[in-house]
Amino acid sequence: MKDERLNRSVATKITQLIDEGIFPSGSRLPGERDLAEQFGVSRATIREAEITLQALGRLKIKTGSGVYVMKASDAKYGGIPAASAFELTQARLLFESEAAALAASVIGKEALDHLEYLVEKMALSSGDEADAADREFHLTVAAASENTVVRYIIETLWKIRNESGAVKDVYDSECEKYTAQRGDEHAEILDALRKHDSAAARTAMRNHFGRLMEAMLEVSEEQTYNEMRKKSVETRERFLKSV
Amino acid sequence: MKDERLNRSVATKITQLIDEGIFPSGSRLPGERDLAEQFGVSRATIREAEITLQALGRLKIKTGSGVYVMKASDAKYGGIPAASAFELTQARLLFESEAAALAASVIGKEALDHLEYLVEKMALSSGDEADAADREFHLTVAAASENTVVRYIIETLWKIRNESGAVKDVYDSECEKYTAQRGDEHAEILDALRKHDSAAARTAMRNHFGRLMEAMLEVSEEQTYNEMRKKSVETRERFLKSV
DNA sequence: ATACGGCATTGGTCATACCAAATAACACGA
DNA sequence: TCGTGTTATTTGGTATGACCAATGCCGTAT
Repeated sequence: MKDERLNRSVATKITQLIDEGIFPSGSRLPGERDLAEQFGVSRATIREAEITLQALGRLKIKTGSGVYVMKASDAKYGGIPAASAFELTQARLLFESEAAALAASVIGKEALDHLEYLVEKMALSSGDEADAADREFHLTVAAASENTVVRYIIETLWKIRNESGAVKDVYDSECEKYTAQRGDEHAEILDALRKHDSAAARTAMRNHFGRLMEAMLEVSEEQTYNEMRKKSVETRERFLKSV
Repeated sequence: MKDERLNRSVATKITQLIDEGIFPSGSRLPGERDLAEQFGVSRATIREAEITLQALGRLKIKTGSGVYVMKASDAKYGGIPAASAFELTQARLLFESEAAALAASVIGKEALDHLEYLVEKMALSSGDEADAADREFHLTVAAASENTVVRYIIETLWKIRNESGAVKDVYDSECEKYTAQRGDEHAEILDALRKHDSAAARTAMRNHFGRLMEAMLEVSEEQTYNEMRKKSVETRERFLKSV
């Protein structure tokens, strides 16, 4: 540990204690005053260390209550916003459609061939492999726009998907079901790009995400239904218990 | 900004100053003692805010020297790519137009009032002040979309502008000349949003950036005059084809 | 012109005090 | 007995003020 600054070394020490299980995930660690005494440093230093770890997503500081070890599942990515699957899909619908429209006017043979290969690959594979091909398909379209910023933004959108555990789960469950349909939609997009038809490419991409959103809404309704059902069962049990 | 903890709100304020270009990338910001006085808080609070931003990769603290704004290229996830002013403007044209269209359907009175205030402010002020109002106008529209991801993307686009010296220069020189026109364009956008007319909002925003791109291309042509003129025309065709 | 050394600046740490939020403890009334 | 509202304690949040250590500037001496 060659951390010169004390607050740094304290931060790494606390990190070690967490990793070693001394401070279990979700548990509350000693108060700042206690820790200061144990580590033999001032309370200010302890605070700075804890604040660092909070910014890194390892700790959660609750005013008046204490500081807790962040559960791994809740880990948040620095700078990436907490987004729902709906929000992300809506944003992708808007932005990727425009990216596709832009790409249609300038896309070259090389990119088109690669997209064709990816569409085939998606049809023949499944699971993670198909997912990777899907991702590459969209990124290839974005790259074909020949606009660095556009490509960067689309990449960022994908990053948001992967960094958000909740969003990823929803997407995964959706993709499983509609594999065939997804293939058709990608083929449609590819066709429009081949014809250098911007309007058609935009429409095809919008349809692609539009259908995904509808599917998600259905699931949402299903979940709502299940929750209501569960709640009614609970109510019923409570009622029976009191009788 | 409803960060209840002071150190948090200070951190976000500093972040804003960085994003707005007041603390340029790579520059050194005032000493902790000065900042404490400026913000009207204690030095400890300033330290905690700076430590947070350091952990997030936005600042670099050097003992005995000062604290510096982290260059974007050193940022965590793949740095902002070298983008030209053309690319950025084109991306903004595509994406901000869609954001405006989305916002039109759900924008509320509060946001509309704020936008009106900003349009007036832009008309009455100039230079940095007008620039800040311009930025806030676009970010307010994005926020009005009520989609976290959309807002985040628009913010990212603005960040790219500030972190790319070349792009910033081009924009500044353009904005100087077309102050009046810019006001009209913003007013048009605001009108469309008031009527909750998505299509009109999209069109108004596209015109806004479309005119900006043409202005930039004109300057580009002037500058490169003879030989580069041909290339300029090609670029122009390529960028405007999709519009 | 260069190398050395002192000095001002700036971050790093400590100690103490007080405030506000969250929580635990307790006394009270239905 | 069971809430329930009040009080006391714990815990984080902020403010001061002091001193240390690294850095960088600048004037001096070689």
